[in-house]
Amino acid sequence: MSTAVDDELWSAIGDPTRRRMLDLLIAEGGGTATSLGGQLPVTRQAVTKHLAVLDRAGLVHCDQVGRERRYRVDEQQLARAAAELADVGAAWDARLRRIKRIAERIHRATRQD
Amino acid sequence: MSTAVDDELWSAIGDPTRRRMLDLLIAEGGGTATSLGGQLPVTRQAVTKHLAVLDRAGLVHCDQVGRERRYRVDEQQLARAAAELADVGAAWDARLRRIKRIAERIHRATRQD
DNA sequence: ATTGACGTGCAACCTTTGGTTGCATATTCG
DNA sequence: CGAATATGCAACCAAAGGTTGCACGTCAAT
Repeated sequence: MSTAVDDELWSAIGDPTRRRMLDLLIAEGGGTATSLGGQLPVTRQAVTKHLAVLDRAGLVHCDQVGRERRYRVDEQQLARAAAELADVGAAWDARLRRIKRIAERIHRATRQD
Repeated sequence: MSTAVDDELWSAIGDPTRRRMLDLLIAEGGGTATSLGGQLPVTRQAVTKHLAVLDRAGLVHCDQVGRERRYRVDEQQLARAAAELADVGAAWDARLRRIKRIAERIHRATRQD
């Protein structure tokens, strides 16, 4: 079972600041460390580090435009991440549901009055 | 939109060790710091700290049984977490899909030959 | 072309968090 | 009682998220 989600991806999207960054990059179709820093409660330098993490995880790419380093999300990769995220939720849900069903069956079998 | 997921819950399930602990607790219907430590690549003390985090997030509860502190997952809460997890994935997917659609429409409108 | 403003990168430093070892304490069982 | 077991607590360590300060390219306007 082991969730099939590689931990690098999880640790990338596990951070709340990074999730907000992804949201902003999606909403605005890209951005720079400075532009993101202006919309987040952290400094530009912190944003830079997060962008590096997202880049290593393959969730964003950047290209130099003059003095700017413009980042954009890799839609393919983020879609994959979203799918795996949903999978984990679904897996937990399924296991809980199955346990509940078994518990009910035992309950019915036990009170055989 | 802001994902509706409170960050305490995310940071709780964002950690790979804690996810494995939840899996084990589900699979075995509960466990102790010692029993979990025996099945994980970390020490009992580390497990204890993780259990405290999960407890604060409301994902597990424990009751003292003799010298044991037996933990079990709160199925209601974990189900809620699973649902919200799936929601985030779905939200990203929807936004990406919408962006793609808009991009295609612009593309069609632009090459008006 | 020079100057000033802007976007970045880099280094030092702090705090939190995940993890460890070591030891003390309480409880169960033979 | 005494040994084994389950836990709690404290000190300590490394990595991650965050900050400040500074140096360096690049753009733009006089």
